[in-house]
Amino acid sequence: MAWWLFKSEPFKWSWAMQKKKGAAGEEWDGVRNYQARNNMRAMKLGDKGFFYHSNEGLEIVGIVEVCREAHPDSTSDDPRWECVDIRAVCDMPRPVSLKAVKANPCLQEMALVTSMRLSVQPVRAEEWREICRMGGLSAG
DNA sequence: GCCAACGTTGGC
DNA sequence: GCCAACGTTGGC
Repeated sequence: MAWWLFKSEPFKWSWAMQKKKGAAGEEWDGVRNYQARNNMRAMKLGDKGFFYHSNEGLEIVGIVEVCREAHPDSTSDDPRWECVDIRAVCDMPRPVSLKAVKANPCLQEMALVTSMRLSVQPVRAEEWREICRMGGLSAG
């Protein structure tokens, strides 16, 4: 089991929209960055991820899980681009802001801090646990 | 809206 | 294969 973080600008694709898709989930399409794509290729069914609102909000608002492994991105004709499908699992009881992440000494090496522009990021087990704790989720 | 950081492109 | 120009991301 691995953990990830998915960034989305809420006015393009919000947590509310993701939740409306329910258990069926939705393609995480539109990624045109090799590192982000490679992260998606590495994902396995059932892997968990944080859903982060960039640009507006700037906070982790929910938990998602991978419900389909990497496949061609239906929004691209270019076979280089692949994506996974993810579905909403639950809300973050208390959204964890970027500010709070940056202020936490345990999270200084998080990709969210060090690789600001990467839109699909790996999350370490201890980072996952810490953020769940901050967000009011007992079980990661 | 600005702009720094950074990824990508393309000429050489 | 280098690197300058350019485009995009995303925090502020």
